[in-house]
Amino acid sequence: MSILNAIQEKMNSLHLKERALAEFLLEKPQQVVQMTITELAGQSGSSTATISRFCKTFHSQNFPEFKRKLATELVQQTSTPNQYQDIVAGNPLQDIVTAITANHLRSLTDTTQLLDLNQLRLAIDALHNASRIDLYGIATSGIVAQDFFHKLIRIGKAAAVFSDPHLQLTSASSLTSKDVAVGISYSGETPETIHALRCAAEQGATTLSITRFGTNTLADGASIRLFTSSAEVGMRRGDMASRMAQLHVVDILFIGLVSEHFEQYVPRLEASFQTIKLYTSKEERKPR
Amino acid sequence: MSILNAIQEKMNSLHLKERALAEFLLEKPQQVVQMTITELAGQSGSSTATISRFCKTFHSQNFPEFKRKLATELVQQTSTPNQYQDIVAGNPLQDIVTAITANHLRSLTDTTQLLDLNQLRLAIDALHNASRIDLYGIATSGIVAQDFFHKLIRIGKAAAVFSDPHLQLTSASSLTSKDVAVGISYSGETPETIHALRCAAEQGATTLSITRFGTNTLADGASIRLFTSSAEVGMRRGDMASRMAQLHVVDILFIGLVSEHFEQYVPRLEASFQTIKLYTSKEERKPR
DNA sequence: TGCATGATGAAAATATTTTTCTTAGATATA
DNA sequence: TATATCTAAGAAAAATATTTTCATCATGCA
Repeated sequence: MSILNAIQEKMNSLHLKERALAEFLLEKPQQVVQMTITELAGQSGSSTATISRFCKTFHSQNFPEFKRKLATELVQQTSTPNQYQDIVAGNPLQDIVTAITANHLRSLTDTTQLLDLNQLRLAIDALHNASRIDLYGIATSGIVAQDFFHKLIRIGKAAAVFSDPHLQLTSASSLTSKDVAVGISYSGETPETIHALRCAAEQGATTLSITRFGTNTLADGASIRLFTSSAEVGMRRGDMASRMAQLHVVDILFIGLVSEHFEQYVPRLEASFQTIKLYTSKEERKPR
Repeated sequence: MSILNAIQEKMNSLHLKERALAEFLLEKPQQVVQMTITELAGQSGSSTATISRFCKTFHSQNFPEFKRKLATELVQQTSTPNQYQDIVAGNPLQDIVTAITANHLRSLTDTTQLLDLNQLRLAIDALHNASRIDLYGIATSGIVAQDFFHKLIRIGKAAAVFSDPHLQLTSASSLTSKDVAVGISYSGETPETIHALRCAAEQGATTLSITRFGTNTLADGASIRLFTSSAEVGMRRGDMASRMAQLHVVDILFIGLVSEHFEQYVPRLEASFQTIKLYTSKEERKPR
C-alpha cells in the first residue's frame, strides 16, 4: 500500500488542488486506474497539468505509470488479505511466528511491485562503472550497507562502508565524478546519511538512495532513487520488515550487476568462494 | 490467468502476425504491461493496428485496458511463491527480480515451516535469563549476528557480537553457566564459529545454534538448535536467501522474547526509540 | 505597496492509440 | 489459366491522451 500510504502521509504538505486530487485518489482509487487524465482532472476538480506533476512527485514518470503502480497495489490489497500485523503482548508463539512471516512476505512482495526497473538499470550501470563505491548507513541501515559491502568486495569492487558520521563525511569529501555513493535509510531522514550523500553529490559523485517510498530528504537529494515498501508503522515491530525489504533491494541490485556483466564478475565470485574453501578446509572438521 | 490462458488456447486459430504477437505476449508479459503500443509493435514484429485489433479480440476495448487486465493477472501470479530459481546470465532485469523475489519468499515460508516451537521457547527462555549473551558469526552470518546484537542492546541486554575468531574465543572463555552463546552459520561448518561455541559450552554456557536444516557440526554441539531452510544450492545465488532466513529466525526470536516479557522490554524499546529521536531532531531537516 | 515566489490552468507541443484506407497475397470459381 | 473475391496487415490519417510551456493570479514577505 505504498502509494496510497505515501499520499496519505503527504496530505498535509499538499497544496489546494493537489489535495483535492489526493482526496479523490484515496477515495476512489479503483476508479482512477481506469480513467484518462482528462476524466480525472474533471472529476477531481484539478487540471491535467496538476495531475501530471503530481505523478512525478510520487516517483512515477508519467500518468500511465502511476496508474499501473496504483493498480498493482490495489490488486495486492484485495488478493492478499493479510495486512501488516502488529506484535502484541502474550500472543502464543505460533501467532507471533505467523504474524512475522506474513509481515516479511508482504514487505518483499510490496517492494518488488514498487521497483522501478529504469532506476534499477541506472543504478546497476553506475555501480558497474564506478571506480569507487561508498556505502553509508546508520544503525539497522548500517547492517544493510555492510551486507552490500560484503557482496561488492566479493566481485572485486573498490567499495567501502561507513556507519561513523565523521568517517562518512571524510570519505565522501574525497569522492570524484567517477565514483558512486549509496545512502541507505529507511525513513530517508537520517541526518548523518543525508549530509554524507549531499557531500558526495557536491564532489560530483553519482548518488544512489535506498529509502522507503514517498518523499524524503535523502531520496530528494539523490540522482538515482530506489524505494522499499513503506507500510511499516509503529515501533513495536521495529524495523524488521523494512530491513528485509532493503536487503531485498540490495540482493536485486547485486544479482542484476553480476548478471549483466556475467563474464567479468562470476569468475571473481567463484574465486572468492574457492579461496575461502581452500583456506578453511585446512581446519579439522568433526565428522560426527 | 484468464488472458494469458485464453491467448494460449487460441494460438492455433491465430494468423501469422497475431501469432507472433501472442508468442511475445506469453513470453514477456511483465514487459508488455509497461510498453507503448508502438514499442510492442516493433518488438513483436507486428503493427500497432494489428495489436489494437488483437486487444478487441480478447475482450478489451483498447490497448490500455488490455494492459491493465494483463497487469492485474500478473500481480496475482507473482505473489505465489514457486520454485527456487537459479540466476543466470543476461536475463532481463524483470526476470531477475521475479526470481529473487520467489527465492526469498520461498526461503521465508520454508523456514517458518521448519521452525520447532519447543526449541524456540527454550531459546527465548535462555535469552531472557542470560546475564550475558555472546553472538558469533563470520562473513554473512556475522551480519546477521550484528543485527541480532542491535536488537538485544535496544532492550538493555548485555550482549556482544564477534566476527573476529580470536575475540570470539577470548570472550567465550570468560562465559559462565549463567550466560548464553549464539553461534550462527548457514552451513554449520564454519570452523571459527564451531570452536567458539564449543569453548562457550566448556565454560558451562547455554549454547544456541542457528544453521541450515540437517546434520552439521555446529548444531550437533549446541544445546538449543534452530534451523533455516536448506534448499539453497549453487554459489551463483550466493547466500542471499539463507541470510533472509536467518534474519527471519532472529526476528522471531526477538519478537518472541519481547512479547513474552512485554512489561519489561517494551518500555526499554520505546525509550531507545525516543532517545534517538530526541538527539537527532536537533539537526535541521530540509522540509522538502 | 511592491516584489518575489510558487501554484495553477490554458494552450501548445508531443505522444499514443484507433481507424481508415490501401495493398498484396491467398483462395475460389469459371 | 484468368478473373473475381476475400482478408490479413501495414501506412497513414484521425482521434485521443499526456506532457510541457507559458501566462496569470494569489500569497507571503520586505
